[in-house]
Amino acid sequence: MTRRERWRDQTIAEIKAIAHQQMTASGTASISLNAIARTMKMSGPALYRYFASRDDLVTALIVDAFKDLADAMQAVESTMATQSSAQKITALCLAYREWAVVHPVDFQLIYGNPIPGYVAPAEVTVPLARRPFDGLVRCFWEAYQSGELSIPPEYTSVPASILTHLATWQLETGHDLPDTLLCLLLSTWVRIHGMVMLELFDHLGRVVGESAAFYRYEINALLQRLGLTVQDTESTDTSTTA
Amino acid sequence: MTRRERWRDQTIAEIKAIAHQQMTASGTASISLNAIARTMKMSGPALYRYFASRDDLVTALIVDAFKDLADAMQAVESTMATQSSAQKITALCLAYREWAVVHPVDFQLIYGNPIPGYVAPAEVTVPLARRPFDGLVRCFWEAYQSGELSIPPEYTSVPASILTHLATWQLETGHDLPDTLLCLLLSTWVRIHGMVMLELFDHLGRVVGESAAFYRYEINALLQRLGLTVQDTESTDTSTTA
DNA sequence: TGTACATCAGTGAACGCGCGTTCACTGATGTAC
DNA sequence: TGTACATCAGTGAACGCGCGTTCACTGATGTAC
Repeated sequence: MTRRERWRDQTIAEIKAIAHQQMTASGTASISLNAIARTMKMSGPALYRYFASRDDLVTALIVDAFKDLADAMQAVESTMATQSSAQKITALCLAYREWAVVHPVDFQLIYGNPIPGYVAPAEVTVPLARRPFDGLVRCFWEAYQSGELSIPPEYTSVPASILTHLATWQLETGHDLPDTLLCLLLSTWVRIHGMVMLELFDHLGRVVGESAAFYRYEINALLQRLGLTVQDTESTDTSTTA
Repeated sequence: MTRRERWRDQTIAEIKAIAHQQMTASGTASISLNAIARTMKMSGPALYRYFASRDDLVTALIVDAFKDLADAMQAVESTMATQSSAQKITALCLAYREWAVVHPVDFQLIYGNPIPGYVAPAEVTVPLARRPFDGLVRCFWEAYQSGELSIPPEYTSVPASILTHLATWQLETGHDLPDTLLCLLLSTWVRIHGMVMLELFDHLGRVVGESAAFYRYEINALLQRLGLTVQDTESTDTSTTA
């Protein structure tokens, strides 16, 4: 790797970093090559040495975001290797929010409003979008097989119209979970995602104050319902009400 | 009301309608007075007779959206007046999604990424944001009082840090529900909101195919867990799995 | 180790476009007598 | 019913700004002999 190549990588990193600053300041829709160049004290066209177009930069940022989220989730999973399934699942759910809170802009980039005029290349984006949840799939399956996780009665029957789609999805992704378990997983995702979305856009905190506390509370309730209990966590600062 | 005033109201309505088209075409961030004027075959500055600035128009659109959602929810509630609490709650949850699916842009405007450079006037926006859920609050309270709704064990204790905030919120809004019930309500909101968000941005359909079916399924499970059962709905096209 | 050439990074000017907003103005619609 | 005046709707030019992108170019960094 030559001096020039090292410099090149460094410049790309700097461009992305400034893009992040810019998005943090004025939203995902406002990524602008010219503005980035200006804060780098370079001319606008210079950036075309690094990205063929603005949309290419956006795609790169999206790819990075998905990878970063997936890495964060996987890192948590591996540090928890020796723990119980319940603790792993809790940790993974917390990691999802944690990442979103630390990287709100990336979260918006991935899961929020699409950027006007930009269309993500599906062949790049779709497979990446799955990676963050591989760990959760593994943990659910593990907990199910060991008998720790029991599927609650309200989830034992799955609508026929969903079943067929779930089947094709399982084929495509190479998974083979019971459909009810997969539904539970989706339900879990929906719940943590809903909280994160409401928290990020400041709708949740208005009511509960500390969104993080509510988040832990909700995950606790969720796992408890699946027969998975977690003790000795910081989330046990609960007090009973009348 | 003079001829001129009628015309004026009509023009305002047209401006908003075109703003919607524009947002549908290229995102909430792309509302532009000049572009609206162009498709109305008027000059740009003409619109300043109707809105003092672009941000004023955005605010008006947000206000309309909140009101429209609230009206839709309330309309459903009143048609269901004679039905059971369970059916009312189901209907309200379905109405939330329905409105979002029919008005995706308004939903993004309210609950999605903020528009770059625009700051919503909190004194207008915050009280409005509560209205859509008044009906749900009423129904939960009704079901709780009548004993139909029973709070599941995983929700019987609420973290202390949340409790205090819930209390001040109840004071501000003039509600007086048990905290556990309020938490259940929030949990419900989080779940339907999560599904809608994932559906709107095309993350849910990729897995379950028909998001609507999954939505009904999830609401069913949710209500069942609260002891509320709904029979004879179209959502009972379920088939059991092994 | 030095020289000749190819590759790459970055510049500055230019194109065409759109934006929000202000301003002085023309004409039409309403109102008061 | 007609006239005089005030109010309002809309225009066109202008300001200053920023955008993505192309193009011909200068200089520096690497490579091959």
